[in-house]
Amino acid sequence: MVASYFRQSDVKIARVALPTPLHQVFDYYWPFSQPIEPGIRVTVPFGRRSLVGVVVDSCDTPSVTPERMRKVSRVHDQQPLLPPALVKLLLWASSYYHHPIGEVLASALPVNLRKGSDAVPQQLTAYRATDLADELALDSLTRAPLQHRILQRILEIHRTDPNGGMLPDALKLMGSSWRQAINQLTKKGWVESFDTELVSASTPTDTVPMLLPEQQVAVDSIRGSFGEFGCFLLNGITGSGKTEVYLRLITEQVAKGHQVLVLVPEISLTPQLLQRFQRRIQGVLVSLHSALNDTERAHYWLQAANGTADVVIGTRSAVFTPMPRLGLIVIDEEHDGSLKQQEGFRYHARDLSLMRARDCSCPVVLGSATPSMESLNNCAKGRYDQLILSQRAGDAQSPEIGLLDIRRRPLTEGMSDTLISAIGEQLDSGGQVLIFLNRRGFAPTLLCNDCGATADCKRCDAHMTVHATRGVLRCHHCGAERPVPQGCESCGSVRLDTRGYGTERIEQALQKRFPETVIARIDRDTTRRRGALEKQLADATSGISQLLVGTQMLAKGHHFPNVSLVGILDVDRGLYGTDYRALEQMGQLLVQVAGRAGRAQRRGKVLVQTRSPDNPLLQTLIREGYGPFAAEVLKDREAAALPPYTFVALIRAEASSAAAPRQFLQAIVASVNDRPVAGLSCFGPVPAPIERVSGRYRAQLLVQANSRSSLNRMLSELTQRLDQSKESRQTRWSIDVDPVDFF
DNA sequence: AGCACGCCGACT
DNA sequence: GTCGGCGTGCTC
Repeated sequence: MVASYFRQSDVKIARVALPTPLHQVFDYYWPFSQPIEPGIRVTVPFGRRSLVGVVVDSCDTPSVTPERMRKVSRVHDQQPLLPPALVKLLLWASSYYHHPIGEVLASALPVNLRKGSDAVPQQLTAYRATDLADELALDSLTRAPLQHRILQRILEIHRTDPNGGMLPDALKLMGSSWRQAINQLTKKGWVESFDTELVSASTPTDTVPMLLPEQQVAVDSIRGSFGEFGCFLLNGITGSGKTEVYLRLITEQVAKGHQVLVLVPEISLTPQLLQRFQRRIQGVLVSLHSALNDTERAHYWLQAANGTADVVIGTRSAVFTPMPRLGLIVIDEEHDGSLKQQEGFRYHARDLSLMRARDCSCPVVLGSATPSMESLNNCAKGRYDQLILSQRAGDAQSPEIGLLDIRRRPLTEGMSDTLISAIGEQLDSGGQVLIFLNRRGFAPTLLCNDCGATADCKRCDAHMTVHATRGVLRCHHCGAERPVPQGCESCGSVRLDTRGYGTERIEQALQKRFPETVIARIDRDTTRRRGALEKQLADATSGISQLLVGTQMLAKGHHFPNVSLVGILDVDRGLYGTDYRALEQMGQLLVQVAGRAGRAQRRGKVLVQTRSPDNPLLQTLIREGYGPFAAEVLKDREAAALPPYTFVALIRAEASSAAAPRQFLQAIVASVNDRPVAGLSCFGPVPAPIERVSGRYRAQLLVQANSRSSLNRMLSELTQRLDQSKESRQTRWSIDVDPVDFF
């Protein structure tokens, strides 16, 4: 055939994204008969090494001279591992967040697959009940609580599905020494292991509760959008039954053969939540959480990708899981900051899920009791539909919130007498008390009474936090540790004092005041060990711990049915925060913490200690609730030309000298000023709130624009220029589009 | 980011 | 005399 002689497509060129920090793709000859398809993984020679990358495109004319081109050395997939729509989404994300394309593609794949392993689910070892296991066996385990919990769960599974078993990742969530417990149970002959490739489908056992009228309206509205794109903000107060709305919608879509993606904050992805889903959903449910190892992660990811899994419930990164029959996306706690990745590829899972839903024509449900300003604004602009759940399910009443003015009041270990006596009253009457303080450790500072010197971190511009139980000073920024010194490190005086309060100190003070009470402290320090958080939460739920002292962790999604009093110790820091998001976060936190109170029969009480009881925003929040508070915050944002009314990006720079990052950012400002863009301005550079961390100096520059497109254009030009220039050698830089944190 | 090349100080 | 410090350049 003559035609084929002319056909350019005889020379096949694949455009490959490679895991390097370069904002570009690389072209390679394709010496195979298999067609070039986006989403296929390949191994290619790159410089002196060989890398696994992902094909994003094919082309006829290479972007470099043909002599420089090399050949793809190996193809890993017959079929695209990432479906075309997902590749498209990732390319878009790379250009939106201005993050190198190869790293974006890599972050969408589980580690094993990123390294080139076969895209076939591996067999996993699971555990199931034997015929010998029964209620009697269970009763004999009173002295081995973990074994008891595990056997109970395994029996429960056995009842619904005789072939079903428990996989290591589910066991891991039950307690850190699960392997020991399983070995014991195996030895006793009650449990046996088997290899499996399939996760068994769960069968619903829970009865389906009646919906409240508002829930019914929500379900009906969202159902009306099945099969087309739509975004719904499910704005429901704590206890109003948002999860029930999700469950109805999920059940319905799964029954119709669709897959559903559910994103939740890391902290709320607990065995309790998974079990609640399992007890209601008829189908295969997999979860992608941080306790998975690489094999397990790849396994579940592939089961979602090949359509075996009907429901994927995961954290942020699960937004990239391929799901061929995706019919609904649910984002729970959509205001939660953990949906935004805080390093490297700084994407927002909520925003990406919207793009995804648009691509595959399915609705997105954003649920929260305290919606983000962005989402509320999108509702006001008519881009999202707002569905309000204002009634609490059951007889629970909303708590009574009181402000405790602590100006000129004697405080005992940071707590007012009123608060302490309220705690005492509640404990006496059998109630459970929750004390919230957003600072872990014993005290944030160690101060010398003679020379005034503080114990500071050697590598960071920060005080060391005193951790009394372990007898160490710890830097919360770089993790450095040293023993608490006997004398002052600068003058030798032994008159050292701790300043300020952390959860450890509050716990100790309360234990001293209420010696009979069982206190649990829940913060990153006490829950670091795998399974520790689960145990603490179990003790709190069952009522073993009567008094809970903790940080943010306490505020997020766990219910403690017995809590009748919540004390919040340090609300003021949010009122005078350094960045514009601090206020929004304070409001969300306060409402979330308050939501922990009074979920059962008795009306709960919330006491908030403050030195600014007259602050109008705090007043609005307390008296009128989150909605009016958010309206005020939005008004302020609009007046100050801040997001969501403008669009911002933060450019961070970091180097081993203090001057380099500032000069680097100053040069960017100068280049912007050279060719001014209407409606685009730079604020800074300024040193980061903590300038030196781990011995490196950091500075940042805020770029603000009144249109998304002008911001995006400016950042595109910038990345292109910086990629080539060598000033980016010594200074490490990164771009954070729509930042949520400013340090 | 890797990885190599390249040119100057303290070691067997 | 070499081992190795990290500056600079390149990756289809």
